[in-house]
Amino acid sequence: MDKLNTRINQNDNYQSLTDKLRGVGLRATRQRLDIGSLLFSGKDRHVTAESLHDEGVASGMKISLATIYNALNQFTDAGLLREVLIDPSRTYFDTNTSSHHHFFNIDNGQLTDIPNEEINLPGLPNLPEGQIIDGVDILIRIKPEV
Amino acid sequence: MDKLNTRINQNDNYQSLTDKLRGVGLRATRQRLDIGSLLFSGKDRHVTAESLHDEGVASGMKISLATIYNALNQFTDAGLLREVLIDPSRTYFDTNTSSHHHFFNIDNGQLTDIPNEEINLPGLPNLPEGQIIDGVDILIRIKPEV
DNA sequence: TTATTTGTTTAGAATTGTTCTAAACTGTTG
DNA sequence: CAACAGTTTAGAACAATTCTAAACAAATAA
Repeated sequence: MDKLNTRINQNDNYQSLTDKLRGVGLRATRQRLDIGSLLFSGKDRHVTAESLHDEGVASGMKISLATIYNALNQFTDAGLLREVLIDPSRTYFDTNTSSHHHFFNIDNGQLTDIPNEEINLPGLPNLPEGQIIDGVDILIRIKPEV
Repeated sequence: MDKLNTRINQNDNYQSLTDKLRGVGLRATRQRLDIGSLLFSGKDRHVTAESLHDEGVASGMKISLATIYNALNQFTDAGLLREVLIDPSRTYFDTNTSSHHHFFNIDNGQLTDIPNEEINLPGLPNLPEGQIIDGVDILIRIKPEV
């Protein structure tokens, strides 16, 4: 009980997470499993490195901010997360990597998904010569009425 | 010819720029006029604080980076510019404040406008209760074919 | 015009988000 | 279990941006 109990009470084992990490060529370290357990447990999430670090620390995980940054970037490179552009001063990550878009509430900073079937771009514009689409991001900024 | 010649050879006077600045409640200082002359001389532009500073210095303007930041933010607040979200590590400003969207070439970082008539969102998604739209940003990331 | 007030510019310091470094550590493989 | 390669970490370094407060310039009053 010296080191083991730094791990939060996590009854379910991390087996599926372990598989997920291995599947993208990452070692299943304690830290990555802890981070993964916060990110990939059901509901989709939008996080920043800081918010995730705060959350991990609050729930008893022993993990450095640098590791959070590393993991978020590695997960993103591996396709487990994607970046969302909303605020030039901070990087947001989204656990929903499928094609979808966002509402950004400029009043409180809250970011929510737009269900994919609720939005569509019918007919994309002509692309510059020799270029192809890498991806499309639609951000709808919203605010409280009046 | 002590101080006057720090101003670049700018034959046309800055009258319309002066009006533009006064119109939004900003004093028409030499620095703001110089910056404005780079930004608002015809074609639409996408700049960062650094790129604009480099450009100004290269064309002989005496202006600090802090002033560029101040001016870009003031111009944006005044509606003369708008921010474009493309890169979480840098803020881009666009002189085209009308409703339009962008191509971002992920290969070389180049940002170009999508003519407004070439793109449209037919039927916006249902907004969260009590919220209204502040704006819509569409960014199409492109890259060289193969 | 000059004097006064108020807004602006600036260098440099400070702040913030993020990445880097290099040493300690841990997962994996043989 | 040994050995290696990958990972974590504290703290330093970095880059973009904002802040500070003193010098300065535009607007206004006199």
